[in-house]
Amino acid sequence: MLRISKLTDYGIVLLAALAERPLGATANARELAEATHIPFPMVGKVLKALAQAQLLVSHRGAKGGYGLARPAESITVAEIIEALEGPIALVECNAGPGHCEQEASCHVRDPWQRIHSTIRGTLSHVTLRGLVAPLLQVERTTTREPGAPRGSHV
Amino acid sequence: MLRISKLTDYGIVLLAALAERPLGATANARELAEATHIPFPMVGKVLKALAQAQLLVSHRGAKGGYGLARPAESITVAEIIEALEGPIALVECNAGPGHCEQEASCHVRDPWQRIHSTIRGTLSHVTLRGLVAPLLQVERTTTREPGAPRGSHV
DNA sequence: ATTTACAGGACCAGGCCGGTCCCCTATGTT
DNA sequence: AACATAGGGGACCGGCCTGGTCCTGTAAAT
Repeated sequence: MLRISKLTDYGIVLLAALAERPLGATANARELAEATHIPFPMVGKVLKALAQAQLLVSHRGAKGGYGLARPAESITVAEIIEALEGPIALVECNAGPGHCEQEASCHVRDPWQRIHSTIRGTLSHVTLRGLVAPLLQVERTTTREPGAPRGSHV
Repeated sequence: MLRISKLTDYGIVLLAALAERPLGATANARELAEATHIPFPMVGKVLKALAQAQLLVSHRGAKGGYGLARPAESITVAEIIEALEGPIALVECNAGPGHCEQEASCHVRDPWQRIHSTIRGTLSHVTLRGLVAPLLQVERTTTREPGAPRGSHV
């Protein structure tokens, strides 16, 4: 069904929850679990991964917690997905050469690559800020088309 | 990794193989298996599913086989994906209401819906013909986005 | 020193995915 | 009519990945 994993889903919700708070604010795993209704152990797992990917900074010890490593407007959905489930690759071969032993005989490799970059482009133009402030919309990415966000490219 | 299933991957390759043949041509599962190097039993499985989804028409009996149900230019990648793995839904709630019990409290539902329709739009504008005739390209899709999508590393 | 809270694991059940096989039915061919 | 071919519709199975929990160690604040 072309799904992102639940881990990633959680990650986005958690990051969004952090992005909603005042600039530079931090929160610990427990608070975030309560705010988002995501089971606490899962929250820990996801936040750890996001910290490893340097999207979050962590503070250990009492009064510790997590904060965004960068402003919300510079964190993209593509980055979040890649942090939590590896490179975006609709088909194996999108992840790089040598993944498919039929590269030579495959006739649809190139078109896939284009589809792949289009989608990746879409995801890398949506920022955490854009997710959190739906009122601002995504103006910058759709400036040439003030109407509904139809993907009328192509 | 935001992957489509291998079944779907196979489906696209198989449909492309058929689309390369002269208009209205048919081919049986064995021929297609040889042409695409996909294991024969898998080919059967995939073609059956595509026929059920009415993307292919099948002819039973000796000299039977499969043919495209519609011209290649009217079959889209989105349709193929949906035929083989159900509705495209990056996150559960994209598939319709009632999938997530946190709909009310979720703050990122709407933005996801927009991302979802953008991606679905992309996939539904790429046709089988477009896959098979890479020389024609889809020029108009890339006119405003020169070069690789600037995103992040990896 | 004690408590808080992250780091880094291991661990586990369940489900889906990729793949194979079998029997039935429809259609040409002889 | 009989046979061969080829699709239809399943069942079936192993393995991996996903979703989820838990435990121990370590850093920081009081």
